[in-house]
Amino acid sequence: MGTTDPAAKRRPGGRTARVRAAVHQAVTELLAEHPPEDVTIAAVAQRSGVHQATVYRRWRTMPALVDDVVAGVLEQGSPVPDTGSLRGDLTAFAVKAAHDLGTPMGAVYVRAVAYGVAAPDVDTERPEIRGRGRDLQEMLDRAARRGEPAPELEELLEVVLAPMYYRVLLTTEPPDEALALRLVERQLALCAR
Amino acid sequence: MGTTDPAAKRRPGGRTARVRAAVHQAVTELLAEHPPEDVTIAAVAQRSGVHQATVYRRWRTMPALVDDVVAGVLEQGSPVPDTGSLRGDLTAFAVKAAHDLGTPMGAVYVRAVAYGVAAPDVDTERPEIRGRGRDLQEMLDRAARRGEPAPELEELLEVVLAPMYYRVLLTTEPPDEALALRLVERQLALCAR
DNA sequence: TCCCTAATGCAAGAGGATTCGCGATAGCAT
DNA sequence: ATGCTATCGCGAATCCTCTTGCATTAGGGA
Repeated sequence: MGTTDPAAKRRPGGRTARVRAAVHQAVTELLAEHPPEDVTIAAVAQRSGVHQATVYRRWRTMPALVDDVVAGVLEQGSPVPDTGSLRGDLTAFAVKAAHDLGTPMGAVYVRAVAYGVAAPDVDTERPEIRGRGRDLQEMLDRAARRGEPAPELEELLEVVLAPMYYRVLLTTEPPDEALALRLVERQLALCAR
Repeated sequence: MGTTDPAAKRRPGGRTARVRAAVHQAVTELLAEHPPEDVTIAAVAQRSGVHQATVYRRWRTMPALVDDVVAGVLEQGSPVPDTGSLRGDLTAFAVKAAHDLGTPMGAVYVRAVAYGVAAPDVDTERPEIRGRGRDLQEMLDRAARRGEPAPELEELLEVVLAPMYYRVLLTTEPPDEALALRLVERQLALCAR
């Protein structure tokens, strides 16, 4: 047999991939143009040219679809910076994150994910996000190998990332570079103690 | 004329108040028993004994209804802790906040607020956050008057509150007392530098 | 107490959302 | 090249959410 897994008779290539790409692009465009509650499966189907039934069959619900789109975006992954110092890495990472989240599109994604967390049929594991977590852990490990005092991953998420999400989700003020720099300094102060 | 406002020919008393109370109680009970997505207007109507059409007419949508319920809860107000020390105040506040946000009702409310930032349907005033901000500022002022090193309000929001919201909105793990205590210690370490 | 009308109950129904069956298309292994 | 079958397109059927018109009930001021 050619395949190592006889149970997996899937066809991820060719047309299936094109359908997925078309649907993803439609979701992205629609989310940029309309409030999330207006982005319905019917609208996605019409915009993408893919039949409604197909969308329902493959993704089941809108939150699950958005989750898949986010996963697709994260698959391409922005490489975690490697500047040679923890301060440099953190700064690059935080500034980019603030910029991405400050984008209307980024806000929509975060809101969509937050909405999806409440939905029962979404895969809450999200290996892509965990993968991102692994990348960050990698960054911290590099710092530790250099002998720099480095925080735990959980602390980094709480100190640097959480306030950005807080701004996006609960205020009208988007995160900016000034916030990113302030959060990084706070984090460095914490692990330098 | 007896009424000071001739345009307001409302009837907030008697039956209307009973209906509102019944619906509010039904929402609270259902949110405690079922995941939020199962708490539909139809279920609320059935549980409360109030007709569906009435619920639709008065509240229009489920988020708006939840918003009204929480507004009712917050009208009763929660007292500001005053233990005599910043650590005591922060601990009391953070533990209570973690507990409240860990509640299904609290989580749903936070989601409703996050949703309401972009939704035209819900009242975007959010007096509860402003109220809470005033309470916290009061707490910090007391600490400053005692001569204790106290953080800025913004820092407190970012360091203590943001990670709790992060957990509620973006993870499946609710905030708990352990998290609250850890965040308070972190905040105290930061303003003791 | 009496009257006006806001608020509710009731039921029919419009408009979407979701599913299902079946034939057609196109990966992909041989 | 060829056959198997996963996947898709299509349209109809079904289910459900939400709205609307009308009759009835009950606040609350005179």
